[in-house]
Parts: sequence; structure tokens; C-alpha cells
Amino acid sequence: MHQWPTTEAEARAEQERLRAAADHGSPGPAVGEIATVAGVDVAYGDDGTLAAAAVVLDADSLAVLEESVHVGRTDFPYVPGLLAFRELPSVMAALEGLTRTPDLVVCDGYGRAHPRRAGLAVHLGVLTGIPCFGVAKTPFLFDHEPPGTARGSSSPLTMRDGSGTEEVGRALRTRDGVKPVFVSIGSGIGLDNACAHTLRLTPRYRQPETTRRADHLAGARLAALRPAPGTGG
DNA sequence: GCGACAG
DNA sequence: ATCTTGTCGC
Repeated sequence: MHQWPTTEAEARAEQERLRAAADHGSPGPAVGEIATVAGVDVAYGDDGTLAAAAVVLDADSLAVLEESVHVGRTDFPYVPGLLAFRELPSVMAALEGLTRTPDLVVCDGYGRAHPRRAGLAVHLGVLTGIPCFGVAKTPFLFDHEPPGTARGSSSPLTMRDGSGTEEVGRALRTRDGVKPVFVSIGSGIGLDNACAHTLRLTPRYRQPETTRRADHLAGARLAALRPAPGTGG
């Protein structure tokens, strides 16, 4: 089992190791080349309680094939830039609870679009060895021109601090007239394919079905842990 | 050194 | 992430 950092210093060292190990070059699987796709997400309770969920979908029909939940705790606080160390141990546990290995993993948050090029999706991609990318909801650290209003329109994401003009991700409109999501690669897949998969996963809502399913599952499990007052818990 | 900055 | 009602729409 993996040894997880407990201090910020250890986390940064591990983050750099993972960044260096990431595959940022291969195009990875295209739409039509995968049979299954997994979504992961974490819901938090008051104390350190959390529920991490992994949901496997049929890549074609988007039907749910399998679900896995890990209930546990976190000691690692939310530190900007180090989100991965708060979420990953339990996410990995949830993934290990699956009976099949998905062909692709989609997570909340960023991958290569990160101050040190090592967001959540980079960590997850390297640690699982499965192609992985991230879909985030807010741009904060990045600059981008608004994409066209039609679903499928996109524009490049660049670092807001002006550290280069490299496209670290892409603002992608997944629904007509709805604010875009922000796609960035983790490891083992290219940005073009990541965006194509994201569009396949958004037939109806802004967020990918993978994320929506995992988010719902994690939230439901956490709620089940905290029965409503007077219900006898 | 301090602050901002996914979730 | 989480705190939270009603409301509009399919």
C-alpha cells in the first residue's frame, strides 16, 4: 500500500516526484477506444469524516456498471495546491474496491493546470496507471477567453501569472449558453481526447456524468452516516 | 515572506 | 468542500 505524506514538505516532494513521472505526451485513448470510464469524488462531514466514491460507467451508454464507496477520515487539511493529498488516499481506496479496472478516470479539479503542473488528476493518473484527466468548475488561477456559446466551443487556458503561453488546459462549453468547465490532462491522455471524452460525458448537464454520479453517491453515503435528528440515530 | 488558489 | 428555499422547467 502507498505511503501518504503527512506534512506539507513531504507532500511537495511527493508532488514533484509524481509530476516527473506523469505521461504528458501520449494522445491516449480516443472516444470509441474505451469500454468503461470511472468518475471519482469525495464528500466531507463536519469532523474529519468523509466518503469517497468511484463509479464505473459504460463508455457508450453511460449506464452505471459498478459503484464503490470508501468511508474514512482525513487528517490532511485543505491546502491550496495540495488538494490531492487531502482526497487521494480515500479515492484510491474507493478505486481499489472496484472489481474491474476502468479504461479511463475522470476527476474533479485540475491536472496539469496547476501551479506546479501537478494537480489531482496528475496524481491519480500516475498512481493508478490509468489514463486520467480533470474537469474543474472554476478557473481562478488561469486566464482564458470566453469560448463560443455553443456546446463544443473551447478556448485555451493559460497560467494567470503569465508564466508562459503554454496551453495548460481548455475552457470547454459542454452545454449551449451555460458557463464552461475547465479540462486539463492528468496522465496518459492528451487534451484533445480529454475534451472529446468530456463532451461524450455531458449529454445533458454541464458536469460530466462520471462526476455527477460519484458526487451523488458520496453525498448519499455521507448523509446515511448522519441520520436526521429524531429518526432514531 | 505573504497571499491567493481546485475541492 | 459546506451553509440553504423556493422556483423554473422537462
